[in-house]
Amino acid sequence: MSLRPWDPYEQDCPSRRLLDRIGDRWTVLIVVALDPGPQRFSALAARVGGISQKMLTQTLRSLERDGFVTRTLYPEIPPRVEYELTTLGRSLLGPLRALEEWAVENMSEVVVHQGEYQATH
Amino acid sequence: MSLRPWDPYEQDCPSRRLLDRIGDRWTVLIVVALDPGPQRFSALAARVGGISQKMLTQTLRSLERDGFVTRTLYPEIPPRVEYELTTLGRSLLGPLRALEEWAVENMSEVVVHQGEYQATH
DNA sequence: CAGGATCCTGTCAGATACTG
DNA sequence: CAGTATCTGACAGGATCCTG
Repeated sequence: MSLRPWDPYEQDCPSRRLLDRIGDRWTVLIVVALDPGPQRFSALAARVGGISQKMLTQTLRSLERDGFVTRTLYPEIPPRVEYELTTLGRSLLGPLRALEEWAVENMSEVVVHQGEYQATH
Repeated sequence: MSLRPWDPYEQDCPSRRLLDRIGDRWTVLIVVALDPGPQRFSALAARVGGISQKMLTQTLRSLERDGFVTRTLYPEIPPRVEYELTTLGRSLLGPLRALEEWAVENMSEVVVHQGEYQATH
């Protein structure tokens, strides 16, 4: 029973791999934070509020490894490091913005449902 | 420094709340699995390969709580339960399909980058 | 400044057994 | 069939201290 060449029901399909890759708390937020342009480590930490230094480093490393982000070290004193989206990384912004728009338009309704559910359970 | 009414840099914005809600391993996969129409518990378990019964139950409960899914119990013997996307749930399919298309088109490139990174580090 | 290393903790998530 | 309950290991992720 094969439906499409890459059906999300298959465990090893692109959709699953993407979810495994960006389906964590921080990756998406960092990609969006890099939208306006290159950012320094400390600037990113400030934009993505609530992230620990460790998680920021870790997530940036895997984003770099997967080709979403480039890391540029300027050997000055004190050292400066800038992170920037690659073409691949920027291409992901489109779908992410669609999700963002959905959130802005619909998340209030989710809260309403949560309240109703609370009332009846 | 307020940029837009709901900036993802803010910790309490719709985007963050959505990510907190669907940013786990299973939620998105279950929503997509419900795309074709109402599904029974066991059918869902089969489609979403690799999910444990516990996680399926848990994720369905929160999807129901948030108004993405309805749960209908048919008091037969043996009992039958069907899960179906609500209008809200179906509205999420659009943005998700955009992500799916991105994955199909670009995930192979991610794998290439992973290989290159491995080679240089 | 941008992290590396270490320790510590909660939560996620699987396995198993039981029930209406 | 479609769950619930309980136990358990694994790991995500925070706090803290240290360095080129």
